[in-house]
Amino acid sequence: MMVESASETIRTTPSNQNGVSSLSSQSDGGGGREGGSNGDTNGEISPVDLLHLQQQQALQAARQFLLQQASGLNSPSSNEVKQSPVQVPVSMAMMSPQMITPQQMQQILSPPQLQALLQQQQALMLQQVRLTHTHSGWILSKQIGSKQLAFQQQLIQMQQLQQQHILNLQRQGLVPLQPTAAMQSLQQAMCPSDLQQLWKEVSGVPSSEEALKQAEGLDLSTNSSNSTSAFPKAASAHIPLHSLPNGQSHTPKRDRYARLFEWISSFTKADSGDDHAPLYSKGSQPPSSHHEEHAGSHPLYGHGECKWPGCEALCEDMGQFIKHLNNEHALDDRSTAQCRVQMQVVQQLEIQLAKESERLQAMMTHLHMRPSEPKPFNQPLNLASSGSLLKRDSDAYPEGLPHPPTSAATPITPLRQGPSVISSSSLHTHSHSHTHAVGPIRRRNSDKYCTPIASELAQNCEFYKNADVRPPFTYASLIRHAILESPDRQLTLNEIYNWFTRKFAYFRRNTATWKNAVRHNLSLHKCFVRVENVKGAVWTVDEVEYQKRRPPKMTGSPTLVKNMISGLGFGSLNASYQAALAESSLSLLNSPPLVTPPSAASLNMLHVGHDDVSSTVEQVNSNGSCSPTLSPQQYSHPVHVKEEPTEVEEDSRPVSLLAGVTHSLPLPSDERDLEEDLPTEELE
DNA sequence: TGCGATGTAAACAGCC
DNA sequence: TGGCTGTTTACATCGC
Repeated sequence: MMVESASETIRTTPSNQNGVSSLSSQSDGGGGREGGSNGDTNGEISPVDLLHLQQQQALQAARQFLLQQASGLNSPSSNEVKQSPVQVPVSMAMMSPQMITPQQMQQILSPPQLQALLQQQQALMLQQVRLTHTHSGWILSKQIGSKQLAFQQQLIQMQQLQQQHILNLQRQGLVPLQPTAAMQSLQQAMCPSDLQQLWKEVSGVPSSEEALKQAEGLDLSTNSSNSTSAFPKAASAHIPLHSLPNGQSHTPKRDRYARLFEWISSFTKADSGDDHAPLYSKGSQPPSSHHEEHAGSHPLYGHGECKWPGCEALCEDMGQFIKHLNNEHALDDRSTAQCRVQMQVVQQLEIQLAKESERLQAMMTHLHMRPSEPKPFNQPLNLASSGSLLKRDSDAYPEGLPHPPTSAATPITPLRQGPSVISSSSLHTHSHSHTHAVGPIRRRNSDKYCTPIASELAQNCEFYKNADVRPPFTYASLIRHAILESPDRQLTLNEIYNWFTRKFAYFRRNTATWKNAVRHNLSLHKCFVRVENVKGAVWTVDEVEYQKRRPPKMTGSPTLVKNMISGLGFGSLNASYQAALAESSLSLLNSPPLVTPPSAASLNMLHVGHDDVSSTVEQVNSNGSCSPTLSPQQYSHPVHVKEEPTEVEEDSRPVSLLAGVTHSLPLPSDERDLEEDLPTEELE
């Protein structure tokens, strides 16, 4: 909904956001009209100017609301907004007030925003009216009538637009066709007639409706009935006739206030399910009650000011604030009306929040995430897995793309998760975007022990091709995979480059960096063997050397081994892979009496997969003839050009130890499956 | 805390 | 001469 991020906002000068004059000057900037309602004392303010003023105020309120939305729901209080420089979304700030028609405003603002806009307009108007009362003779009563007219016109127009917007949403199925009782009540509560009354009582200025009608020919009652026709009037007729809990005696008018307030309270309780009234932190006492207000803090009091909407009265201490609260915000029409408006704003925000939450849920569901799964935030990171190329989460997903539906993320998660599931902790870590731009962030384990790079790439091939997402594999794994994927199991450096760029959108940028890393890895790791042939120099993979890379420390501790196994998350393996495993000689590992020396193939298997399971897959495939991949021996080219000849000590890993581990771990069947992929060469 | 693995950056040399 | 290729070193970060 937000059109601009906070970083894209511009910061207006304080003089530019503080009220009418600056707005007028803003609006006049293009037209060159000077003076006007610039706050100068020369000249009267015409109704046209006032109407113009209202439009500017609406725009300003919209800007402020958008700003508040951009900065989260805990928006600052109105006075804070006034005191701090206002950050205005660029797109909004660039718009001259005259450029925004009500229809455009409707398009820009969502119904809750429109509602909040209404409230802010009211607050602004309240301040203005107070200003007119304190600055005697500044505005004549006739001008007040004009302003009132403009205000009413705009409120009516805004409300009509909002209702149209709601109806449009209803037609599009975006909001329920049947508004909730709360919404009906709110709509009813904000009908123009109520707003008229609200204006009358809030401003304390007698309504000059007749004069308004004379001047503008506006029949507010007609507008009222039209504008509210979509929502049946019911609320006012259903205000419960209860007395206040404190047994206060009321004049008839006072009684009406009490009933209204009672209705508000009951509405809030019924609708939100909460047991606290909106204006009181704990109790539900009406404003006249003091019992709660000496608790030292008050939600309506902060920074020495009254936080009542539209009120910025300075109160030195809590006592003074309590006095102010009881005097200025006692139970009357104005307070109840403001309460209603505030309630409406909260309600709309809650609705908006619910919608956004639902959208988030749908997005995460679509991305195979589990947003609702409770999980402590300090769980081991499972997305940016070990040895991955992820510098950091934010860097891994620079365009705000979702986490890839990688199965590589899941295996090391202690909680068993299904395939292609990204836990909420992943999201959490994703939200931990670091500010600095360099520095690798790696998570061990996934790449070395759990990441089936072949199946991962097979499953999410299109994802990595199109999304600018860094693959969760090491350069070494990717290089190896690229080489093994080639028909001849050998690639030139340029072909490796091409494979990277072809397979991963991420590697289509920052070429110097990752190419350097590729070269670095090729040179660094003994498993990559440079072979001179007719094509020039090609790179091959010495699988034995590759698998000799440091495996996990799993010596001795069955608990550790079991944890590792349980963390592998076998669900990340696809069905074909599991089937291949089941059919492969690795099934020997599942045989309890594994005491006989494994075959050569089995031995090879035992060295497989500490870096990624793809090697296992490929070797399994080689045995299971699922794909024309080669055994490690076949991978290992006999031509070792590197200066340091690989000391391929014939693998003398004691298989009995593996058997011992197997025996010592009465694993569930699915976890026994996992064990097949475990590196076993250092189980001693 | 130390160590190994990994990523990044950079310098350098050789070759085309 | 510039770019590519390959090697090496240094440093930072992470997980164990």
